[in-house]
Amino acid sequence: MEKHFKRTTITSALPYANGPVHIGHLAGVYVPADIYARYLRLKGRECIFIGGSDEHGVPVTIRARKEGITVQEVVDRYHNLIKDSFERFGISFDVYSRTTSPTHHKLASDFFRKLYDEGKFIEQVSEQFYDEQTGHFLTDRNIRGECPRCHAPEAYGDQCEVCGATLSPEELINPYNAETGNPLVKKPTKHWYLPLDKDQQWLEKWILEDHKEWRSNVYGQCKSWLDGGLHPRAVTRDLDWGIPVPIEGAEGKVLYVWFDAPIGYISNTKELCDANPEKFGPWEKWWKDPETRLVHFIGKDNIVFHCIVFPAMLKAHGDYILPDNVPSNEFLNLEGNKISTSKNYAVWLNEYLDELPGRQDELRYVLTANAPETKDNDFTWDDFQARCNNELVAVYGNFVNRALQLTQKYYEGQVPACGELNAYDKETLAEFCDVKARLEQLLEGFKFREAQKEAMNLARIGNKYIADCEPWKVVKTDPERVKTIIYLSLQITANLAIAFEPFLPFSSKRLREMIALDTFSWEDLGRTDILPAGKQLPKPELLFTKIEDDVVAAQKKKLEDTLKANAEAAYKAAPVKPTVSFEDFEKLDIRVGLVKSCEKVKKSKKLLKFILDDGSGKDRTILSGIAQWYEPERLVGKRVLFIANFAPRQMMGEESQGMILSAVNFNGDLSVTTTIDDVRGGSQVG
RNA sequence: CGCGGGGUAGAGCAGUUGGUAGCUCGUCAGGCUCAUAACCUGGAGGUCGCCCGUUCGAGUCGGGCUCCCGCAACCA
Repeated sequence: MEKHFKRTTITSALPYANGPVHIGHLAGVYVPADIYARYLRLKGRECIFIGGSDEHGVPVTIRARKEGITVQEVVDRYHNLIKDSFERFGISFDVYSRTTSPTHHKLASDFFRKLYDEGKFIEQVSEQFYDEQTGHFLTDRNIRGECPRCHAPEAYGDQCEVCGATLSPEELINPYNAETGNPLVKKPTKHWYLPLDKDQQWLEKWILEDHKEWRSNVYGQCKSWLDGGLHPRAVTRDLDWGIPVPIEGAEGKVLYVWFDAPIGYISNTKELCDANPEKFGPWEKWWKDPETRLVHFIGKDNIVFHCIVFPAMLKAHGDYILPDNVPSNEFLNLEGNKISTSKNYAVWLNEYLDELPGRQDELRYVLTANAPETKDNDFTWDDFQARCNNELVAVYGNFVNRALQLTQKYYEGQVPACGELNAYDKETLAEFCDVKARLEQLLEGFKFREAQKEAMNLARIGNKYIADCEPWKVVKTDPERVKTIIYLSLQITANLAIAFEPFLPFSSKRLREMIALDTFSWEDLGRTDILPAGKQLPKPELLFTKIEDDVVAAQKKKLEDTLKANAEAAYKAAPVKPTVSFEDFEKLDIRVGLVKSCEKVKKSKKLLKFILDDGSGKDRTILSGIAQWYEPERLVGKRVLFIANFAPRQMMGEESQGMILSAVNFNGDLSVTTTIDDVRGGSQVG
């Protein structure tokens, strides 16, 4: 379905203002979006590139309470930090605003109000858990209580992490506020829902039939949601941080973040256009003109919001265009582990910029070369070093240096005149002439990894050309011929500067300075007369320098250290529970059991099946969710502590007759408790 | 059996409509010496996660199994 668009609106997922940006965000969203934006601008196409911080929602309020500062201070700090890092990294947003801006509050409010007035929402009152002391309703994840299945004391409102059961808050025994520990009561509250079920039909046609070209991860995720049938989704929340619901009687309620955040793209566009009307025109043309192409760059966790919920909102509003494509990347891992903001395990952009100054393009290159376009990929510092040194330095930088050094050596830095082309020259030119077409095809198809490789291929062609032509030999016998060789090598160099501009803007700029190329455009790509004969070039310098071992070693060590330090810091002994009487304690019959056998339970990730000698003469079977931490063989012959009079229960089709005691370490690891001395099975503990 | 994506040389990835399995890095050998010990050429290295089926022919199509990641649960 080839459509012709006049202009393009590019959005990139709004980073959440509760922490700095890390390489996962960059690889997933901002680097590809920036490449695309730079490419379109270089082509002279009309486009805007929208970014901004998402500053509403629950996590920022939690962070503020933890640090003892105001929510505003939290979002200010991270908004400024993120904005500054993006600028230094060369992410070329046309606007980077925030969802706490007055423009956004008004626009999001009006958006909601219009849908409300036109009866696009469903109103529904439901019973929610409420903390009377803090005056807050709680989300599922912030409610804890006793698990109805395994009776672990700290199950979450959505899941018990001990037995793995999927729960709803209603099932928990004695629910309490995870943060404050206060008991909870049920209280009715009214909310507004977007009836997505009514959008089912057109969404199915729009995505499944009209957008088969979307990436398979995006298309598949959407199909799965559509196949499962869409349900109404709440668009409001009981919170005091956010955009107030603009309806009378809705005090204390705000717009749900996923409702307000995508509208932020529109608000930020409006801010941009209002500030530069002569350059960008009215904001509406970027969002309401069917000749505008809307493209959302996001990570895979955001697919459903951008492909189903937000389009449904836009459609309900009526005036807006829908996204034409939603290129979504998978996730980037770091040294084999998941990147995690909460666990502080990441390479933070602001720290990278400080610690490896002037190395923006190196990171951009590696993140694109290893971009998780089709599946999760791994970032390692060794790979970073290898790619920088073996590809950027050895292939690209070295070719440029060869061409420029030879020009200095033979012609005092003047571009020589081109003589007659021989067959080999023509063959080489033929190879690099269609680089432009291939690059365009790949970039338009959002295949940035492949596209960058294609640009790098230009440098490979150049290296091969110089090596095959051997100008350092030919100069002794046929100096005229050498002029042509160097001339063509310089033209390839100029082409490199253009081809790499979207990917590596910093080094492209330096390279253009080295070859005194003031004006250029994408259309020059493939030309062999970009640098005119006789042009004087300045003294060359190195385009890239090597990444030394100690730099990489320091980064690796830092990661390991922060990982350890944060795990230790996160540890805090839980407060002691209320006093119990001796009689209460006596009710528990804790005993020693000798492990006769232990094996994994089939089809289960977490469960181990123990057969214990409990001194009764009969075997006792106990299932325990510790498979993650123990090889079953290691436990055979050990003495473990278990609760003997625990009510038996069924798990994975087996009956478990008791509970094996283990200690939970600060990092969540389990350690089965055992006795030091050889005590007989069945001995009582007390 | 909740849903989606993925499993292809030592590492990272491509493989378009089924027809001799490719690329980058690493590795080994050779060449070159203008260049940041860089560059060029060639070689070795794969039962395409496992099993069954369709077909003259399967990495590719269908079925079953298995492992990793994500979503549902506000980290891209």
